[in-house]
Amino acid sequence: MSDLLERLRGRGWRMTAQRRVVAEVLEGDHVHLTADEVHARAVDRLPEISRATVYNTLGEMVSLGEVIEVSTDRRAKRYDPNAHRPHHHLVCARCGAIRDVHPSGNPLADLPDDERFGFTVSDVEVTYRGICPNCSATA
Amino acid sequence: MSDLLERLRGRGWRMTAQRRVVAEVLEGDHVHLTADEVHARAVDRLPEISRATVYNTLGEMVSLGEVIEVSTDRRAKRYDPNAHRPHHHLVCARCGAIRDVHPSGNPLADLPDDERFGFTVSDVEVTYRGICPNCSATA
DNA sequence: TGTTTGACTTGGACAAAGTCCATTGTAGGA
DNA sequence: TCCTACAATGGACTTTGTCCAAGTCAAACA
Repeated sequence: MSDLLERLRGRGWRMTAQRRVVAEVLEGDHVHLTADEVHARAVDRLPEISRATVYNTLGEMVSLGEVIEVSTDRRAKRYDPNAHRPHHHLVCARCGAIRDVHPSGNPLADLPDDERFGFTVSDVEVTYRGICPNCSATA
Repeated sequence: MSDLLERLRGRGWRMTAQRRVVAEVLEGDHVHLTADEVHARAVDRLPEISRATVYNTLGEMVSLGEVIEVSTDRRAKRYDPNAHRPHHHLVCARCGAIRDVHPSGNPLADLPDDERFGFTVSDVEVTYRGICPNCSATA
C-alpha cells in the first residue's frame, strides 16, 4: 500500500475503493494532475467512480495536508502528492510542463519586517517560469 | 492621462472609450481587481461596456506586458497594473487581502543549475501567505 | 457472521469564470 | 468627410468546480 494511503488510514479515514484508486493515481514524483485528469485515470480502474467523489477526495487530502494544490496557470488546479517534501515549481510557459524544484535559501527569510504590513507570514510559494528543453528544441 | 494609457498608446493602440475606462480603473498601488470587479467599476463610468470587452482589454494589456495576472487563490485571476515595478505578493489566507511586497535577494539566483532540468528560466513569482492584522484581531 | 449506522458515493442540477463568434460600431488615416 | 480595418457587443457555449437528496457500504459490535 502506498505511503499516502497508509497515512490517510492512520488519520481514521474509512477505506473505500474510490479513495484507494484516487490515492494510487497520485503516486510518484513530478505528479501534478488536474482533478479531471485524476478522474480520467481513476475511471480506468474503477469505471463507476464519479466526478464529485474525486473532487471530494482530493479536497479532503488537501485539508489533511497530505496533498498540495498548485495553481500554475489560469486553468484547473493541480494536485501534488509530495506535501511532506518542501519544494517549489518550475513551469514551462509554452507547454505547461511542471517540475518540482528545490531552491537554495529560504524565501521566507527574505521578506523584511517592514514589508510584512503586520501580517503573520507562515508560508511561501515560489513558481519559476521558463521554456523547457523540449519546447526550446521545437521552437 | 495615466502612465499606463500613455504606454499603450505608444504601442499603437487604437484609443477607445472602453480601453480608456479599463486603464483608469486599474490605476494605483495595491490594485488587484478581478475581471468582474474591473467590469463593475467600468460600468459606473461607461454603462454600456461589455464583459467581453473587459476580458479582451485585460488580456491585451497582459500580452503587452503592461499588466500582470496574479492567481493568488482558487478563484478569479486578478490584474495588477504595476508590471514595471518588480514585486511579489503577500496574501491573507483568511480574507484574501493582497499587498505588494519587495523581498530582499533574488529568488531567480537561488535556483541551482542542477535544479533547472534544462529549462531556460526567465521569471519567478513569489506568493507569501499569512494572516493580515485585521483578521488576526477579529479571530 | 449478521446487523446496524453514519460516513461515503452518486449523478445531476447549478454556479462562476472565461471564451468564442457573428454582427454592429467607430478611430483615425487618406 | 469617407473608408476600412480594428474594436465592441451580447449571447451562446465551455470549463471547472460545488451542492444536494437519495442510495450504498465499511467497519464496529454483538
